[in-house]
Amino acid sequence: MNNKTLLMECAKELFYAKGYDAVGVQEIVERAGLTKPTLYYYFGSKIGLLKTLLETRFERYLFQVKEAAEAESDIRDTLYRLGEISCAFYEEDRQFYMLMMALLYSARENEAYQAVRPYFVELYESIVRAFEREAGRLGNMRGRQRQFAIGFLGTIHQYLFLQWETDPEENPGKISGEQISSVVDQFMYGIFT
Amino acid sequence: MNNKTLLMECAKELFYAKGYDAVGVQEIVERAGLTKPTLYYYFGSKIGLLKTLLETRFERYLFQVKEAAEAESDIRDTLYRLGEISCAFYEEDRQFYMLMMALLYSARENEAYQAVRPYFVELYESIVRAFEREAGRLGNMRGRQRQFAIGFLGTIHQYLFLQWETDPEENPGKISGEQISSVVDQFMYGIFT
DNA sequence: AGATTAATATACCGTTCGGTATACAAAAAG
DNA sequence: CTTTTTGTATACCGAACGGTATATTAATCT
Repeated sequence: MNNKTLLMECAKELFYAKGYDAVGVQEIVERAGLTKPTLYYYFGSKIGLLKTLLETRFERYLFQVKEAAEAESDIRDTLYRLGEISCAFYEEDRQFYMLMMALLYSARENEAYQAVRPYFVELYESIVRAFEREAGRLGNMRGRQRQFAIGFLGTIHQYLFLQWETDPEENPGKISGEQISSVVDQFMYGIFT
Repeated sequence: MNNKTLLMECAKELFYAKGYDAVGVQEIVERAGLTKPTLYYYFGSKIGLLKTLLETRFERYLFQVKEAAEAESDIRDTLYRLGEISCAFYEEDRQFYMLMMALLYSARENEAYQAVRPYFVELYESIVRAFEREAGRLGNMRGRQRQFAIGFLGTIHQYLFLQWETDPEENPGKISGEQISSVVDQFMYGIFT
């Protein structure tokens, strides 16, 4: 692993464990066995490091989500696919997933929140569009597509958070397709009745 | 408002807006028009201020939750009552509610997280007990009471978060009993099928 | 009235913060 | 074989951090 990647990895671990604001630049470079100018050489600033981390880790997930959300398939299939992608993203690096969520729920004025926000806005908007297409076919959503998008994302996250709490550090059990189906069904029951 | 209360109010606003770590003691006392030794006189430390804030604001909510969770009524009624109490708590001070949630989702090693944790553990455990009593009557929960408790709390929060996003700053619409019912029903459908 | 306590301020402590000027080594390019 | 570029380190910056020693004012008690 090169030093740039190493710095991002160390930063991720510390940001996850202690929170973005509570971690000093000094602490990151010490964990990596490097010095501050090296970090500033690659990232320019502490927030630049976080932004690069988001870019390299979140963008692929976002791409997959957009692909699934824009597919012209049945809403249930679309939601199932979105659940699948999100679980895979969680399983790939649970620390990173939990870091994203912590940042998402942090204060609006915080610069770390402002760094993650655009990604979640994009995520959310592509899911809104999926519901809008569905409304075009069924026409009974009463303009609640935005609420459904937040609700769906929230349901998935709630499920993964529960996984996380249940299964804290040791070897995580793979989430089955059956489990994803049941989460999607539960959500759809709440929406379409 | 006395200076002690004033300091807590200013701290709450700042913690909500910028996050616990990002707010300096200096900033809090400046907003209150006071000086640092006054804050240290009342609270001993920055974390002491947060703890006092939690004590004075969270404890009443927690008491109501315990009362409702321990009532010997039907599980649906219990959950409805819990939903009602939580919505009231949210409506009483939405900033404080969102601050609690941000702290709950923040990093485990963070001292602010460790300050809120005991309250949420208690909250969660009293709800677990409610499900356990229900299992004693129905006997079909397969030891998933803890999951149901997190799931229920998560569902309520998801709903309130959605309210918050929909209705950001202006005069908030009161949440109706009908809305609470539908959230509880949605949750119960997911559980008891 | 005098003594005591509660509440607040001035001015400072050492530490850590994010960030940088400068130098130097290694590697790539000419 | 120079020259340039890339990567890394030493040593430092001013500002802000959480916290405190001490003094002073205002209220309470005896």
